[in-house]
Amino acid sequence: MNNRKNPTIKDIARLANVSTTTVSHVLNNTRRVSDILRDRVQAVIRDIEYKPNAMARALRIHSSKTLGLIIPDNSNPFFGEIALGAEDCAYRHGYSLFLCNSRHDSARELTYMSTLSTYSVDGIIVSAVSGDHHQLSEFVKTGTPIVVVDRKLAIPDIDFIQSDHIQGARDATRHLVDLGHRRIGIITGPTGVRSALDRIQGFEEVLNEHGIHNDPRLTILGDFQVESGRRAAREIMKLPDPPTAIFACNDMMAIGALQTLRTLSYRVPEDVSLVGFDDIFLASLLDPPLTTVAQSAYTIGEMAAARLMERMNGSKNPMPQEFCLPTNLIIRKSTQRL
Amino acid sequence: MNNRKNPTIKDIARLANVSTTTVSHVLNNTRRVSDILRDRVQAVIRDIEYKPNAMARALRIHSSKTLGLIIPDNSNPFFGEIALGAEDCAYRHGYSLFLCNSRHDSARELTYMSTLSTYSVDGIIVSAVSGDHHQLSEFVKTGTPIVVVDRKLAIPDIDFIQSDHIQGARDATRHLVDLGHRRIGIITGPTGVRSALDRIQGFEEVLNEHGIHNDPRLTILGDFQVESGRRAAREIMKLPDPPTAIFACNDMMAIGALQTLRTLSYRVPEDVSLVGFDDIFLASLLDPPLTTVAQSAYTIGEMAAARLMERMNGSKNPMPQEFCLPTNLIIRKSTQRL
DNA sequence: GGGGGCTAAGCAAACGTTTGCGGAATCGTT
DNA sequence: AACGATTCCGCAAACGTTTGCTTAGCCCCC
Repeated sequence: MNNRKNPTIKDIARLANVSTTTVSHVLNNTRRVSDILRDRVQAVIRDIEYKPNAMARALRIHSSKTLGLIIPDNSNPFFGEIALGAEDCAYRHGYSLFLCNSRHDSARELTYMSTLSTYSVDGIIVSAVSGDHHQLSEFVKTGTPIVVVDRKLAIPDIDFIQSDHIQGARDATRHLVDLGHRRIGIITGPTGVRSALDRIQGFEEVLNEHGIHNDPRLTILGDFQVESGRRAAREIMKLPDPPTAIFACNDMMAIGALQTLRTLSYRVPEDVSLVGFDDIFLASLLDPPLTTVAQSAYTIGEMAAARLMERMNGSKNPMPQEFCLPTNLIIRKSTQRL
Repeated sequence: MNNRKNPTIKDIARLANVSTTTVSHVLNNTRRVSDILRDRVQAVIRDIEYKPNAMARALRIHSSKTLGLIIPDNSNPFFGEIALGAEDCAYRHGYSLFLCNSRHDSARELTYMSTLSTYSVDGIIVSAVSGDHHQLSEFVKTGTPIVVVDRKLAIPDIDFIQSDHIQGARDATRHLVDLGHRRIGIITGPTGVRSALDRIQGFEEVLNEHGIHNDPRLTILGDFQVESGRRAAREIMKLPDPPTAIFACNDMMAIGALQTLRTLSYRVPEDVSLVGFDDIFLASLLDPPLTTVAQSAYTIGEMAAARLMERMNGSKNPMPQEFCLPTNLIIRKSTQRL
């Protein structure tokens, strides 16, 4: 194994017969250097295939050109998209991204926060599972920019980005109402998750606005998993007067509901209309293709990273904000006029 | 903003009234230090919430405790799983992971290789899009361990991990044969992709072994996308004597095929059996649930990271190897006896 | 009592950059 | 001719660790 060490700035200096100072300055062009020397230096750099040492640089200037991304699980399509968006944006700005999956384990999450601070990342994007804000507060104290996505934390003065769940749920519900449905069931997400609650709220708002009675027997508690969708649909269709439409608070549960509806020989959308939330990849591939409200996880990730750039580069340090990204109702074939 | 700087090893030394040497040694316990001093030091460390500076450490010891992962796109479930597996393993070993999406862009891929070397990562996992091996060769010359996954490269002496595509395709095909099918269509992946070719090979092997005529009109070229599955199915069922079973070389195309089969009012599996490849998440959610051969992308990622650990920690530097992970035929409802 | 062996701990250099400070040369102005 | 202004560049000190080398003290044994 040819274990030669990488050439350093000193090697360049020696070969080009200049000082390391000059080399550094032509590398970052941070001050004028005569054409003569600049050319000499650049020639050498090309010759020996010089690669700067990011560690040394980071050590010196207290900035590593890296970002940390803490999410529960990148194999979840939603978070995968966020990761993709964040990474794209980071790449465009010359930053690299640490991928940290907390696996819904708050201990692991904390470990990662600590690790990231160890690597002195320049910014952090986090969708936190834990309610422990101590570590995060530490970060904001050290001045490291943070933006939290999707899962709001009770930390004051921190950037937050999420989809407009309320509006999305409103759109979905209004769509059903516009189609003439009056008896509409809802399969909710887990209580305690903010976004889940928001979706319920949007749903109820529209019902109220149209003076539609919100029959409590028509709201079934789910947990965002397929199985709960199956169970909920079974439960809800067992009612003496079952709904003519169902709003599943995410696509996973919509899929589950779709499956039991079919086994119960209800046709979708002829007998009951079904609308989901998220527009996950397979929504369009179902039979029938699912009407759903799309949220752009990619954009969330991208905006989060962009926001970090803003806070880092911009000398101005703007007030922390909350961003609410618009959702997009996508009408496919799982809903129809009553 | 309380922009206090992080405490350093020197601060600890001062407060505990010892040398930085001692502090360093109790931190890494790399040599004996008396209980007295050790306690003093540890007390101070706890007190001031010391976080070591990974950059400085990396600079000094030429090892950053980081890994690089270069994949085309982490939002592709297959690569997402690889990322998850790799990250899990890295985490267990105290390593952090740089997520690098090449987005199928070989220039971006090269940029990332360069960047990673800049960060002096201790190892690299790569599923390369480009055929340019120069950069990678550079790495192996510097002694940085590399393992390539899924997409084999023409670099000698390099670790390589993939699923046993041939065996998987054999299993799928044999399953169909065992069910009595003799006229079996295949929707292939893109030519030029090794794994796609392997799957075709496995398919043909089994056909030959059973003396089944391999009618060239029954193999349709696809590109691993849903749409090509639709098109291929349309094409193949248009034949005067259409197949009784179809092997789609991945699940995406199987889904497409399923859709057109349905619109052409062929029932699956009564009229035609269908088997896919990959066992992506939604395979089990389709109607009917798809028989498919599962490959464990998670395991690939995990093994890759584990292999890196092995090469890094183990003083022994074993010969580069090729690993072939077993696949797993998952029989669901999309296939039945002829 | 002198010296060998052992333990515990510190000094200071090194890792590869960036950058404040200052020096030398050149130029322009009076 | 003198002198300030300007341009170009180098010296060396940081940044926060790790670690080879050294030293101080102590015990033990001949």
